[in-house]
Amino acid sequence: MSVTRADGRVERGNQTRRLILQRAVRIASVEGLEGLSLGRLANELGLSKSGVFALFGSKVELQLATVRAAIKVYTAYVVQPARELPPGLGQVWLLCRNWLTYSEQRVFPGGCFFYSVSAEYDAREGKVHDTVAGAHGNWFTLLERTIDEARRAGEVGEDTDIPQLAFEIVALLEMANAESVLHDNFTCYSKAADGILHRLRGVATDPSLLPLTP
Amino acid sequence: MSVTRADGRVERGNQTRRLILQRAVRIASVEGLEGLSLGRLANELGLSKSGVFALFGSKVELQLATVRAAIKVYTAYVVQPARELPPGLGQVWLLCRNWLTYSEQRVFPGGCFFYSVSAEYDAREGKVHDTVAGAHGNWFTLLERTIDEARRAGEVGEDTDIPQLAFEIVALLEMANAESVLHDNFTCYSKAADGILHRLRGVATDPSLLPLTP
DNA sequence: CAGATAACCGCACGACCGTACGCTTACCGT
DNA sequence: ACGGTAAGCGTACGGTCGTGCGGTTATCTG
Repeated sequence: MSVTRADGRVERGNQTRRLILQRAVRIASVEGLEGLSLGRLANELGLSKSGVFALFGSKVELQLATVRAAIKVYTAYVVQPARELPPGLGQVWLLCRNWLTYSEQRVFPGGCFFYSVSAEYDAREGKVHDTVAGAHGNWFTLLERTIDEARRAGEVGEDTDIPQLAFEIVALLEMANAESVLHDNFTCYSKAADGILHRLRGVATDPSLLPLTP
Repeated sequence: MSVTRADGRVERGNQTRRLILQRAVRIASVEGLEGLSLGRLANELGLSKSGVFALFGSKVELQLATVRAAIKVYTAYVVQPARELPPGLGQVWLLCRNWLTYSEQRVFPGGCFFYSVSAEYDAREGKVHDTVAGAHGNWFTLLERTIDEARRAGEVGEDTDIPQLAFEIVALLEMANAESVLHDNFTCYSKAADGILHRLRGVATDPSLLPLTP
């Protein structure tokens, strides 16, 4: 019965796991979670296949850990920076801008990680589907809550249909990602930004709270 | 040097190819074009793996044929019925309604075939990517042309930004598909229809051309 | 110090993958 | 009627997959 101290062994394991997951999220954003393979990961990182396997216990656990790792990256790039703003339309808009930048800058080489793996697992069953669907739902909920806080701050009309607005915003965000990755065409990001700004101005109590151009 | 007549052998081959592709598009809409395998297809249809292979020549050719088969289905369900209407906002709206129905009725069990395989191949290179991207581009172009014809018919404002409008419509369509498949929740179809109708009313010279409710 | 524990490796397994080749069978054009 | 051709099967190949097991090494616990 002792405090779990910094363990050289365990810590080394965690570091290797991080190294593997760093590569795994990049692979999965391009080739999907099914495109991951223990052998490939081991080869590319100079490890043994059995070593990689042992660190995660099974292929499914590796996939789940990969999704969790991607959530952390997503949170750090998109969600966290927006927390530093007070509730309001500015916060909503920053969330959207962060998302577009996160996609456009290819934080993951295949564009948004969750766009890729959601489409891959949407019609399947099992823990991977559930985890991916949960992450997607959490993002949606966060956006709705942020809009609702802007409403309570008086910057969004009281009669606004928030689920509808969130639906349309996410649609534009994901469409920009999809188009840009599929056709290597980055003009869609300003299309999405234009569309979102237009929608936000439509519900703003004071449209001057929003920038004139994306 | 003769007219290619109805050939019993060739015709039998075509029929088997159709049988295989019918199954292939269903599998691919759920598990992706990489989820297709010659052995699985052969097993499920009571054929031999080498027979299936011979009918297509290679895995990639099977995948390309699968995409072409899906295009035919898509055209028959979404595009063709709208051709029977004259150019105008009604035609644009019917195209959208057909798309939503095609997704909602699960013409393909995994929802829209092209949503699945576009996300799967968007960040890859090769003939499959090019074919998928081409199909997606054709759909986009068709929608833009249909809107432009409505504009020339005087039903859409002259100053309408058609690429922007098409972008937003497709975003809403695909978002409805994505949400409904991922979360088994069909309320998103009316969200998409609402959003599209709202956009169309915004550009219509005579909003009464459009229905009040989806 | 002794013993447990975890990282990591090498090796082997059964299954499935795409592809190749040769075979039989049935239909085709001439 | 005959030679060519395509459908479709059986078998085999080399490769990769996820997983299991035993062993070595380094670290932590008591």
